[in-house]
Amino acid sequence: MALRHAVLAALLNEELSGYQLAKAFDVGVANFWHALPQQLYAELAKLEREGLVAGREVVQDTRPNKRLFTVTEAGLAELTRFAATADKPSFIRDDLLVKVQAADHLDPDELVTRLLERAALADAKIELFGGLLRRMRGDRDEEDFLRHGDHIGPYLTCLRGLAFEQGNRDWCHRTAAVLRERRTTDVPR
Amino acid sequence: MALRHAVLAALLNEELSGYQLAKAFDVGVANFWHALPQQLYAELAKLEREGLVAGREVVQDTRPNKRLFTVTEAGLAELTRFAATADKPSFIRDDLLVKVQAADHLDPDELVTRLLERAALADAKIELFGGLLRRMRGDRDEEDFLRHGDHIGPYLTCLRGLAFEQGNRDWCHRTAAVLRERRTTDVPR
DNA sequence: ACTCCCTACTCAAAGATGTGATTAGTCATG
DNA sequence: CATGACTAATCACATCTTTGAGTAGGGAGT
Repeated sequence: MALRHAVLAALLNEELSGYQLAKAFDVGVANFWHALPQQLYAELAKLEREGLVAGREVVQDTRPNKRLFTVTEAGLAELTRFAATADKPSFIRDDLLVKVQAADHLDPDELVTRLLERAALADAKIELFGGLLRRMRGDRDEEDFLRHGDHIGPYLTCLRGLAFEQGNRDWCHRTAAVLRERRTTDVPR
Repeated sequence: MALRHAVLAALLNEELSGYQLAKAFDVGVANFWHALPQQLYAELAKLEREGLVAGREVVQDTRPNKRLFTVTEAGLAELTRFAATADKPSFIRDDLLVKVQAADHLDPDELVTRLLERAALADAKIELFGGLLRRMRGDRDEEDFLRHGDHIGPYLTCLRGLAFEQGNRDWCHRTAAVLRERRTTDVPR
């Protein structure tokens, strides 16, 4: 039951449509949660029924009309209540790690391919997040922004996303290197 | 449909009962996937029906009998097939990050409490993983083990788990420090 | 003129995951 | 000798998440 809170948190600083929200939750702009459009539309409808968000129709002549959502008082109260609860530890859950876990029984070349694919993906995200951070802090440096700026929440979560992807990238390269090493120096099975 | 592969990967190097598997998947010994006992029993039953694992009854007089499972040829083949597929990118999905995303609208003290709780949890895992790694590599150093040792799969995934938890801990401390700073130096809302 | 992609949203269904409880015997601790 | 903790497994249910498709108009490119 945390998707609802993720949606509320995402809507706090900007008024968004379901579609825009879906974009944000898709690529990874939301480095703290991930969800597909269908879930978001459904969740928004539920939140609206419960009065935690309020939607307003925006008529557009050039594009289909859309509904923009904002968090209500009740929504903020719900988030506050949520913030006071203990949270369950977070786990990594990753196809790629499953494959590496079985590395001793699989084709190393195949794995190295996967690892490099993933490393490239991580690189792309690193650049993306770097850009986002720069945009958020404007011309200030990080220390200054974090001490005196507004909307530091998204900045802080983005920092975690960045570190995560750097961790991913480093580990992928390291692991690929290990597997390549063994392929060349070890006797074949 | 990756839980099945996680189970297969976990069973590759050791014969385990459902219960032992559940332990491994619980605390985080499995740093690559997480699942509850019910899921694992159900998945083991399915895998057995499909012939990807084989179970054998072990009669115990002092404890309830148990069934130990091993991966079959067909199971390994399935894993091999899986390894050749592209994997979806992994996302962080974390209650705590949701809360921090909303930091600008929540009580900083509450958040700092959560962050320190999480940091403590991360520390515990770091120690746990450190111990596991030491046990796995025995008296060799890491370079040597990774180049010539057996069962490096679990070692490599554990390294990722370790780095992940270190990232968690560092980010928690950093974020808590930022929030504390602002509380003391900034004007209240 | 045609096709493709973008905005904006919806429906249905399958599969994965989480919550909570239950059975039942053994072991250690106070 | 009672209480709680551990091994071993299972059941029912609720919710979350993913897969896949479909509607509908507008703009951009070939």
